[in-house]
Amino acid sequence: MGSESLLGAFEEMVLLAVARGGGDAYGMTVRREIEERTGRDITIGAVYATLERLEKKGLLGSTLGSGSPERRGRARRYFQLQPSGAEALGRAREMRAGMWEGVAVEDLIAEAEGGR
Amino acid sequence: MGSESLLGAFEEMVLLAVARGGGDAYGMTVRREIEERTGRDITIGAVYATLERLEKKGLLGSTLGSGSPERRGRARRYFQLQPSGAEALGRAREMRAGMWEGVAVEDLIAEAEGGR
DNA sequence: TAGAAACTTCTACACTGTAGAACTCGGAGT
DNA sequence: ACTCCGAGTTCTACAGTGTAGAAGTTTCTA
Repeated sequence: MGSESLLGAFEEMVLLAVARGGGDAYGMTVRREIEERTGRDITIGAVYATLERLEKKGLLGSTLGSGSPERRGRARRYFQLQPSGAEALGRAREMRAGMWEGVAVEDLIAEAEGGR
Repeated sequence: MGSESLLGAFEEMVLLAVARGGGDAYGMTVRREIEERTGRDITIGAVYATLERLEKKGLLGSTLGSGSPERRGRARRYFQLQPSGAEALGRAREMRAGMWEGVAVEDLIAEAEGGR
């Protein structure tokens, strides 16, 4: 009856980090991106678990890195935003915009502190 | 070791709906507010569960409606935004702003549809 | 005293968020 | 060849959030 299931807060961040990568995003860069832009530090496990869930829902796709990489270590898994993922981001943003419309944080703090 | 635990997507909406009420928000109005502003329809159980969790975390406070209400039915429970709730909202908004910075949804859709 | 109205509470389960340990793969050193 | 190291990914497990619907409380009205 309702609309599509909503995006979680962290899911949205991961999706955005992948979108920014333009097709070259993989686990480690997603983590770095989020840490730099939000100031929080997150664990790599949280990132991969979320990437996998988003892929299962069809919002992201992934491809394994080249067969003969020039770097050492395990092959990277690159993630790409799918059209449905881009739409989900747009919907999430719109809903939030509606909720925040006309609200100013400073006023909220003043209201919460004063007896109201 | 990271910062404070982040607000969930729905928690943020509930907090905002309460903030809008300016001290006169209760379960039913919170639900109505969210439904009108986002277009989704949500169940009342989801609202109360979230209100309670937010109160337990100290982001909201509540008081029971007057002892002799002029209306029939059970007494309302009014919720008020606490200072820590207002701050949590501010932080959530800032983090998201950082993630969205410079991103346009139309571009994301184009990117996701095109071969990139 | 029964029913309806206006709310809140309870129960139960699926999904999201988080942490950290374990594992894989390839190059470098010896 | 054998072992170590670095760069990544995968696994396991659990707490927290999201969702639904049924049940309960309180007061007014007939």
